[in-house]
Amino acid sequence: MNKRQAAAQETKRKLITAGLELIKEAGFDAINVEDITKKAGVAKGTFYTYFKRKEDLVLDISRVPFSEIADEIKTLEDMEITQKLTRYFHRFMECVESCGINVCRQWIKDVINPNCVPDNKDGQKWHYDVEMLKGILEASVKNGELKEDTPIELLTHIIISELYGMMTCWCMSDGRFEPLDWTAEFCKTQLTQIFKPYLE
Amino acid sequence: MNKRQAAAQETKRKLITAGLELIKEAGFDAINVEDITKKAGVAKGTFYTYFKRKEDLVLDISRVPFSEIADEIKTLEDMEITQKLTRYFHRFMECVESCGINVCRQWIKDVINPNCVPDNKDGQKWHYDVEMLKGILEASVKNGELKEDTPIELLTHIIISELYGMMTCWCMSDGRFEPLDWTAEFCKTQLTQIFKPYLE
Amino acid sequence: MNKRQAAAQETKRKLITAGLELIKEAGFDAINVEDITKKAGVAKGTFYTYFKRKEDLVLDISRVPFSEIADEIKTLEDMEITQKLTRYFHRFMECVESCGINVCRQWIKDVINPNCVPDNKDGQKWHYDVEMLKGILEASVKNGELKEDTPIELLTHIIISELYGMMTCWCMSDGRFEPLDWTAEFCKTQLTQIFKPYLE
Amino acid sequence: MNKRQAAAQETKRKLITAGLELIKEAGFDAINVEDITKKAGVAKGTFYTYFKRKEDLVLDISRVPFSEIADEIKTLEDMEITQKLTRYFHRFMECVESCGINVCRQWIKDVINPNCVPDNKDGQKWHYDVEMLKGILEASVKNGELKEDTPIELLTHIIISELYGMMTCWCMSDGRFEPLDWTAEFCKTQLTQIFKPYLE
DNA sequence: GATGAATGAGCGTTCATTCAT
DNA sequence: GATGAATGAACGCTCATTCAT
Repeated sequence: MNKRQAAAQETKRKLITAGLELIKEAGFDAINVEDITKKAGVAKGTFYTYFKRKEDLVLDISRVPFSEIADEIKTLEDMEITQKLTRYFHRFMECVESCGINVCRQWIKDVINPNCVPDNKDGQKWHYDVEMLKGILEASVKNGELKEDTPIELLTHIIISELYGMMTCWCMSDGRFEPLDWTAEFCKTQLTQIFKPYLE
Repeated sequence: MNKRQAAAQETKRKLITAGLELIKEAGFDAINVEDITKKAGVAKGTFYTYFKRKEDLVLDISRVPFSEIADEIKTLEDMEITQKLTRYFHRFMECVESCGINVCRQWIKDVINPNCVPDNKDGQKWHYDVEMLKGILEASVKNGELKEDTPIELLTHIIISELYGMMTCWCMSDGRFEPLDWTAEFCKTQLTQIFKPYLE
Repeated sequence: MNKRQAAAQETKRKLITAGLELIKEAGFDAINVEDITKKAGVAKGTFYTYFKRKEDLVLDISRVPFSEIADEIKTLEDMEITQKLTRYFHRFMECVESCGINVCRQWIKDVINPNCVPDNKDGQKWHYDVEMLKGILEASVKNGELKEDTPIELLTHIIISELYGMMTCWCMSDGRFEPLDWTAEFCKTQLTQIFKPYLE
Repeated sequence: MNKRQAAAQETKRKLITAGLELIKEAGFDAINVEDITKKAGVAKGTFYTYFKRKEDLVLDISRVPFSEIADEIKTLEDMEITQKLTRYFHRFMECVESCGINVCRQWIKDVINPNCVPDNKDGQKWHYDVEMLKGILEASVKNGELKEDTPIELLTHIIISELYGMMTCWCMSDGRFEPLDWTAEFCKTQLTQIFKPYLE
């Protein structure tokens, strides 16, 4: 990476940091692109060097922390699948909480409106979450822990839906209910039952 | 009711019908107040005789069908609570489906932003849902089916959260997953367990 | 006056009282016709039984108190003209103050925009003020105190302009400067000089 | 100043010129932002690059001509204070007249409603006028022409009030009375008297 | 005379996005 | 890659006034 690339990366990082802070405080709809660039100390137009649309920022906010979860889960090769997923749920909700309720609200708005942004299907957080979870399940099939005929697609959607249901409830309650507690409860009582039929 | 009142009621009905149809087709954000009034065949300003804000229409769309559910449940006095609730869940989701996915999206957007509209807390669909469900549970406490110390508030929120979680998933899947199937599954596997501790 | 006329007069009185109170509190632009009718306890449309335009209310607010001034001055036949006018200035400004700064603001807005309301020239407070003052001066010409060739029109305008200048200053200062003090000062130092050339 | 800055300045100038002409013809309330931008040959939104509110244009219309008065008065160091002020009054009213009666009406409307626009106190023409006049009086105190204990604040307000009173009268008369004549008369008969007590 | 539902013109303002420099 | 002036579409909402009842 040369100097210019490094500077560019730094500019993007500043935009994401500034955007995250502002959305946390005020919510996505309440801020505008200029607020973000001002806070980041760059010109308004610079935003569009790094993001095609204002909405795209929200996706990028989650990219780094959530990709770290995927990396971490990959290192847990020997752990059994329900434990892995319990770990995944916990880390996922930790990330959600640390990004803040207003960012979470925006993710939900994005996710309940598939196709609302043309050519952007692949750009939704949901898509990444699905792919990441699929990867985890597929690995378990590969290493023989789960049966070959495990309905990965279906299970993935059930689990992701549960996660987004929890996120919705968190937003609905305006942060009064603890998503981490709910998550732990769900993993303890439901996860084993869901996977029982597919364990080798 | 005299002639003028009847005409007024009819005007409001036309606005709700027109609004519902347009939201179903295009989504709440994609239409404007003038679209609605044009379709209803009244002047733009007439909308504001019946609704304080554009958003308020969405609440009113659900008022009639959902209040009918409440009425129906009240007639099922002798039915036991989990059966009553199974019926409630089914009818609730039927209503949600019949209102359409775009209306549902708007309800969710409203509900994940508590307090975003000042003085509107009582105006949210969620509030009505909570009150309705509380009424059902309280009736069961009164007729002795549920224990006196049943945590009604808590149970209400758990159940409503589940319903809204399902609604979120329905929107996320863009209508591909059947909410009525999920509902049935939930009632069969979870509802009895949730209420077991509080049955007399 | 029959019953119906009495009721009508009472309705108008209620509207004027309600309007005056609301304008005093919030200012003319900040209130609407419905605010007034609600406070008066009548229907919105009733306002237009008594006033052709919202603006006309402002004129009527001043009609009674200011006509009382004219009546009072007429009784002071033997008083000399500068004393009469000193009395008039004092009572005029007392009225202005008692109507409140927001009503005064509206009078000024009306008066600096002649012809802005079609066919309404005769409806402005200013017009009444001019006529009233002219009447006082003409009486003094008649009873021989002022010369026959006194430029009544000109003097009237000079005096009215001074009064409205004071009103403007009162509004500008947001009520901090005392119009009655200014008035007294003006009468003491200027009035005699202005009329000296025309005294018989 | 580079090319872009020059172009921006030119755009603002076009907006002010277009706005001034339109207000002169029709009055501030009778025109809208789009009228102004169309006449200036720019897009509607461009107006808001240079003015936070429609009202702010009115202030800017007066900024250049009135600041030139201040500059001119500063060059008259050796002139005595009443002469300086006579010059100031004359030039001030010349500016007022050249801006036109409709612009003047708007200044008065602004000035009789202090605090009606939040955080805009410093944005009113009146504020600038007060500051400018204060500067003139303070200079005269410094160079010893006026006594140290001259009540600058009070005198400033008296004089400004007189100016705005004249402006009000001009608008009231719909331009029939000559403000410059009145001004000359006032300076001749009153100004010396007002300042006599404070001359060294 | 009273009512209140219906009207519909009217507009300021925001802001995501573009693009010439 | 950075800038920031220019764009222009988009729209909710108010409210004075009318008029059939």
